[in-house]
Amino acid sequence: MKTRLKSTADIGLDQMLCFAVYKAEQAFNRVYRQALEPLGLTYPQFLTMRLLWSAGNLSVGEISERLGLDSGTVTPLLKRLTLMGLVKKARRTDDERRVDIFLTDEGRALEAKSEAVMQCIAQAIAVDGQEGDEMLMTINRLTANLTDAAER
Amino acid sequence: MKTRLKSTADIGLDQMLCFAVYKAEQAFNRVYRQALEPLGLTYPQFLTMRLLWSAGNLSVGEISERLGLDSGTVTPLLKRLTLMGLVKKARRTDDERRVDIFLTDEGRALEAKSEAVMQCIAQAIAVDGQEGDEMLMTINRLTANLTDAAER
DNA sequence: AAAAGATAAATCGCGCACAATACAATTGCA
DNA sequence: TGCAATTGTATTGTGCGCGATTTATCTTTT
Repeated sequence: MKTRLKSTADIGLDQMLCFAVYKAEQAFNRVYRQALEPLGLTYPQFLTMRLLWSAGNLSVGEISERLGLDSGTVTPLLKRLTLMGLVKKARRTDDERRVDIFLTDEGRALEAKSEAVMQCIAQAIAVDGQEGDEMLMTINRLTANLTDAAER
Repeated sequence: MKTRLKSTADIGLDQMLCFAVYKAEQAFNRVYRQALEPLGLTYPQFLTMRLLWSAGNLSVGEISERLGLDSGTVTPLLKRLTLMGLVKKARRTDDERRVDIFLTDEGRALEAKSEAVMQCIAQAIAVDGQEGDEMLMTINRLTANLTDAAER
């Protein structure tokens, strides 16, 4: 039988890079869901908290930008963190459009528990540092390409 | 100054593999959003249609399983595809618990437009086949590790 | 100094994702 | 045969994510 050129129509989901990333993201979500259960945080909430722990107070816009999220996503997320008593909002006095997000004592205290989470994740990833760094670069390059393409 | 051991607390978001995957998934979503606009499909809807195009009729459960999604996600998604007239549901006669999903003529016809989408995505990914395959394997291994860890 | 434009955050509507639950059909087993 | 456990799908509630719009504040222009 004649071998015909493979058209993109023949590519199954499992050969698609996008689907691999889709599943990887699902997998991270599931692992984090378990690991974060004792902290009472979701995965995006945890990312936000890590940002605040390492960078200190940030405005809503800075948080949006660093997480790559829209204000329509971040605003309600921060509202929930506020309700949990982990952060506080305060309008900036020199520019009243901006709203700064501060960690409360309780929010700062939660960082102690995050070490265990990170260990748990590192173990779940189960690749050594060297290889992990390579993965990181590879995936970042992919992201950069896609972002580039989306912007034209 | 003394160099101290790097604790996981010091790792910024940008050094975290999970965040890289998070952003890659965001990026794919944005590229697909643009590419799929002419088809009137979302990214998960497109994945579902590709599944049906290549595998033929499947039950709700089979679709859930292959996409790695819950019935609480898939059921409303299929309801929307049904409303668009792309698929039809039919209870299986030999086991009335099952619901088979069929492509309509319109649904089958839509495949013609999918080729352009795939080309567009391939171009956005911007890595050659060889390297893409390596990425695929790398990411799949990561996913396997995570899934493994989540299951114990 | 007033009008026009730009920017920051919040709000709304829609769709995805999952846990928990409900319910009906089927299977297994005593 | 009869009834309990299992299986397949749907429903509900909560949270994430984005586009579009709104409101308030700040900046620029004139």
